[in-house]
Amino acid sequence: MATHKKDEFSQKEQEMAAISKALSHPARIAILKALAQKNECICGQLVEVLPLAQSTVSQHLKELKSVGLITGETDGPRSCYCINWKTLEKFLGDFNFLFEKLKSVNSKCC
Amino acid sequence: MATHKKDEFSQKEQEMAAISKALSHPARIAILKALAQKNECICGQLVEVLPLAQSTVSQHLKELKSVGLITGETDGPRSCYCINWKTLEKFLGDFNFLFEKLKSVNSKCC
DNA sequence: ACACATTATCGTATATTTGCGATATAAGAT
DNA sequence: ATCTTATATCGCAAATATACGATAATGTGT
Repeated sequence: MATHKKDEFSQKEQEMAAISKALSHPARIAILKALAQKNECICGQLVEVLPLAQSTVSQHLKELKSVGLITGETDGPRSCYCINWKTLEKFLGDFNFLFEKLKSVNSKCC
Repeated sequence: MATHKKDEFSQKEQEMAAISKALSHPARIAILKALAQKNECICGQLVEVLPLAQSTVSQHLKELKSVGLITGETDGPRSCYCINWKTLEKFLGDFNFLFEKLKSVNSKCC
């Protein structure tokens, strides 16, 4: 039975997993890449870059937004999405912290 | 129709997504954390730390291993898992590279 | 007010993930 | 050889994710 046990893990573990999950699809990586390269809000045009239907892209954007990896506003027929640098930095920082100890002594292992 | 379109993305995008996916479950984060803290091979004992059945833990280990985040050997009733620092470093490096540009000019955005 | 263009949401089919118990496997101990 | 112990694999049920078309929502222009 797949009663998910995610709640039995620590807050931080869940958080890191949630952000990783948002990053776990090539389309979402591609979206972030596009946003990073443009280095400014993308107002549309995302659908044309991706090999996916508009509704699917919208879903992916929603997921990225829900974990705070991007910010986005829609103003009628216009949209403005851009990377939330703060979340990304925190995420990378969490990983670096997690493996800090390992980094310094990474020879003890097999 | 959920015919997955992952193949239509670049190699790098798929690779980053695959590793993110491996990290997208709190149990797997917890496993990496345990391995990092011990800073050496863990020969068993992982099941006792996690709120999951043995078979489930084994599956999670398999997933981490399949993307190269950990290395593992089983020798009869004994196992030896440890973090593959190389993969982890590459992963974090890929992200840093992806957002390098953004990092330097992250004020242009909303 | 009306049509237009762009984005979001809903409904739904299919695929994948999660979790466990049961069973298999494999080395060490008696 | 048999028993014990630790790990892996199989089979299945339930939950999630993926993708799309259809439709709704929301400003803009006429």
